[in-house]
Amino acid sequence: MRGVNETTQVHPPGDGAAEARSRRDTRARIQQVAVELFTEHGYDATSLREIAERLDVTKAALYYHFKSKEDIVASLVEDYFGQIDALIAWAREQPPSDEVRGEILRRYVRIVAEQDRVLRMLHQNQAAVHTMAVAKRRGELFKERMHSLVDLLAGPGATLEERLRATMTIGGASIGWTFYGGQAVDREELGALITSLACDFARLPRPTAPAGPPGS
Amino acid sequence: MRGVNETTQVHPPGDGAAEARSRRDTRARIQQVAVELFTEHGYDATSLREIAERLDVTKAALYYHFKSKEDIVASLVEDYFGQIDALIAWAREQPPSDEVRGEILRRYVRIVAEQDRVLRMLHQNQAAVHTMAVAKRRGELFKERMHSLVDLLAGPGATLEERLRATMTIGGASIGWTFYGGQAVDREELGALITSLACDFARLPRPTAPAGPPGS
DNA sequence: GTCTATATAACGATAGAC
DNA sequence: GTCTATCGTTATATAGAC
Repeated sequence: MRGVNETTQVHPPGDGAAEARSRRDTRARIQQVAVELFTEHGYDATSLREIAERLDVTKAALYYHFKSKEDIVASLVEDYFGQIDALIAWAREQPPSDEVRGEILRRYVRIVAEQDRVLRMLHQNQAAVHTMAVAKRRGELFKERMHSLVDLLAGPGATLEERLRATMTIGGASIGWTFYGGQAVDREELGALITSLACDFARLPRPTAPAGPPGS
Repeated sequence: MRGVNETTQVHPPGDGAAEARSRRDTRARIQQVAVELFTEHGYDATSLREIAERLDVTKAALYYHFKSKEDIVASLVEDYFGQIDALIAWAREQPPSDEVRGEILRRYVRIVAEQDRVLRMLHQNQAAVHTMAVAKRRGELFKERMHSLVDLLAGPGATLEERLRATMTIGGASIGWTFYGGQAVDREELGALITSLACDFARLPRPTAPAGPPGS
C-alpha cells in the first residue's frame, strides 16, 4: 500500500500521450472513476463492483490500491482540504489588509477551479463524508474551514452582519463555480469574473495583479 | 396509504400541548426523525431499522405510513420544492421591476428559513436524492430551479456576469442561512439581515415593507 | 396500526492462486 | 498486480397474525 495521498491529480494532465495509459496509473484511474460515480449516484449507492466494472477489473484489484472504499474518498479529501488548509495557514501569517483579503478570495477561487470535480463530489455527499474516519481526523471539514476563512476575511471582532457578508461571499463563489464551471465557458474568464464579483460582495477593491506568479 | 404529501410540517408547531402527542401523528414523527438521521449520517447510511428504533416501533410499521424508504424523502421534497415552484410561478406573472426582484429574494429567504432542516438534509444528500424517482418526476431539482430564479432575477437577456451575480446571490443566501440558522441567533433578525445583504449583492434597493402580510 | 418472521438480494472485505 | 471464490453482514421489502 502506498501512502494515503501523494497529491495525485484526479484527472490526468491529458496534454500529450492520449493513448499510452493502459495500466500506467491505475490508482489515478480509480480515483477518477470514483469521483464521477460518487457525484452522479452518491457515495453509498455506488458499489465497488460498479467502479471495478467500468475499469474492466475486479473488486479485489481495487483493494490492492486502496485499503477500503472510504480510503478512496480519503485520498480525495486530503487533496482538497490540504490546499484549503495551506491557504488558511498562509493567510494567518499575513498582516490584515484589503490587499490580503482580496488575495484570499483570489486563491480560494483558484483552488475551487482546480478541484471542481472533487469539490462537487464532496458537496453532493457531505453527510456521507462527514461520518468517515477522515472527517474525524481532520475536523468538521466544511464548517470548520468556512469559519476560519470567514474570520480571516471579516476580522476578529466582526459583527454578525460582517461575518454573514463574508460567509455569503465565500459560499456564493463556490456555488457560482459549481454551476458554471462545467459549462462551455472559458474557465480563466469565469474565475476572474467570480473573483471580481466576490470582491464586490465583500466590499473589497479588486486585486491589482490579474494573475501573480504562484509564490505560495 | 395517504397521499404522498399534505404539506405536513416536519417539526410540529410546538406552541402548546407539548406533551399530548403520543401516537397522534406518527407520520410526521417519522419525517422528523428521518430528516435528522439523513442529515447526520446520510440517506443511504441510515437504515429503516435505525429510524424505527428511535421511534420505538418496528420497521414494518414504517411501511404502513410510507410505501418505501424513498417515499419518505419524496414527501419532504414535495414540501420544499412545492414552495419554490410556487415562488417561481408567482414571479413569472409579475412585471419585471426592482421591487419584484427584491420581493423574490425576500420570499426565497423566508422559504429557506421555514424549511431549513429539510433543505440542509437535501443539500447534504444531493447525489442520493438526484437518483430518486421523485427527481425524475420533478426535473433536476436544484439546478433547474436555480436557473429559473436566476433568469427571473437577472432578466432574460442578461450577460454572464449578471447571471453569475444572481447565482452567487441566491447561493450565498442559502449558504448563509444553513451556517447561521442553527445557532442561537434571532431567526427573524437573521432572515432580515440575509435578505438585506442579498439585495446588496444583487444591486437592488432594500424592500420597503419590513414584513408584509403573507399574501402568496 | 403495529407486530413477528422471513424472503431475497447486494454489499464490503478477505484468502489464496497465479 | 490482478484473478476466482467466498464469508459474514446488513439491507429493503413483504406476508400474515393480532
